[in-house]
Amino acid sequence: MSVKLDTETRKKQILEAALQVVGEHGLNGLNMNDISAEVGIVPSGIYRHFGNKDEIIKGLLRLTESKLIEHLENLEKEDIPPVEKLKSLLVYHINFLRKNKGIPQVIFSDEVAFGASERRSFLFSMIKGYMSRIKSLVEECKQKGLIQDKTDSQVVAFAMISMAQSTAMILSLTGGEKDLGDTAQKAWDLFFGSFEKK
Amino acid sequence: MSVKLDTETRKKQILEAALQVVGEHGLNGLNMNDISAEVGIVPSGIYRHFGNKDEIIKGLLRLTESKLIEHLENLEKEDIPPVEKLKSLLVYHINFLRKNKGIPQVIFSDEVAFGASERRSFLFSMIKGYMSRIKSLVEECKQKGLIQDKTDSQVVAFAMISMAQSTAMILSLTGGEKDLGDTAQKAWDLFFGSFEKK
DNA sequence: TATAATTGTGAATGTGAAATCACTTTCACA
DNA sequence: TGTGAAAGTGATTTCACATTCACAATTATA
Repeated sequence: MSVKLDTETRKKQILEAALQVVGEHGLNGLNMNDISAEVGIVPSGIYRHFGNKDEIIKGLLRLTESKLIEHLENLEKEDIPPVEKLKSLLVYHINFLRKNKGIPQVIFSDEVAFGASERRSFLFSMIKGYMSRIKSLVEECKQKGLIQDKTDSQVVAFAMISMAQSTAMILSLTGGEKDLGDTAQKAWDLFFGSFEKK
Repeated sequence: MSVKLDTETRKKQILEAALQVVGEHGLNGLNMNDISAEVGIVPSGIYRHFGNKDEIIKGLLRLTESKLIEHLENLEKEDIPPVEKLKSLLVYHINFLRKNKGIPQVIFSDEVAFGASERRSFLFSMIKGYMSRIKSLVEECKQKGLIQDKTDSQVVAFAMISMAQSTAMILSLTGGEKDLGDTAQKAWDLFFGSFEKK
């Protein structure tokens, strides 16, 4: 029998394991067997820590949210001018998704999109929150006179997320073979140039 | 007992029904029961026309491809200058996805992304084909001197598809409530302005 | 209008994965 | 070191599906 760990530790392990499985097989391919194997316990053991699979998915959403927030806070902390942050935001974001393949899978799963409405709205508010952080960054650049005044921060945030997302999609679609990171970067540079003050 | 129709007709009906179900519940939520109910036959009746569910999914991919091609050919046929086509491409594309909710679901399902490699490569070549048609349109604009010479058609095609895709995603995520079509359009206009000749 | 082929039907079976449960083992703490 | 609570286990059950099959109804055709 494997060692016994307290439920808080196990919960974290289970969620991390689940996120990894999702990164490899999609949210669809998530099953108790794989999770438990990854953790090193037996499938039924999961039920000591989560009532059912749904709770695991809920937990995945929360985990995803905290990872996204942490990710942006790291960037915010960095000691470089805000324009530079904005310029590098796309690569930064794409790299994050490359390392956390499970995250786009969770966010854009039909499991969530067509599931319980509370989950959908949680996810939606999560995306909104993420976007609003990016918008703040854009506003900061605007206030400091680094980009044009008329720049619409919502539009900028939308474009950035779209491009990052597509890149991640294509990447997972081709099993890591086709990386459109460069193309995305060129598109972002072009886009950025249209509202940057020179 | 319902009327009997030849297998060719039924196959088409079944695939159209399946695409609709997918639009409502995701590829994950696709099941023989819903399909058959939509067609007006009994679940087992489907097996007169398709060997198994997998064949239906294959059929959905082919159906998706033909709809995408038809969609672009309609635009190509229109008698307006190519820049106008390119300018309106995003709305055009988003409207198409709005009317065919099943299509993004099929394309970005983990069922396909993590499924048999032949399906993945089919899907990938489908996306490449779609992109190359858009690239041709960009090249046409370039040759006619309507946009800047240095414009990278791959980059333009990528940006367009990304934005359209995100819009469709958010739309399905919020059950049709949140429509970022306007934001996407603004982003596209901004982007377009950066390589248009004026 | 008989006949064969095709399509439709409902009941039955198969299957994979989630969930339950009685039992065992481990751990913290007295 | 003994005890109870918490965590782990494997067998079992449940369930929602896909799939099969024998039979019935319909259609094409000769």
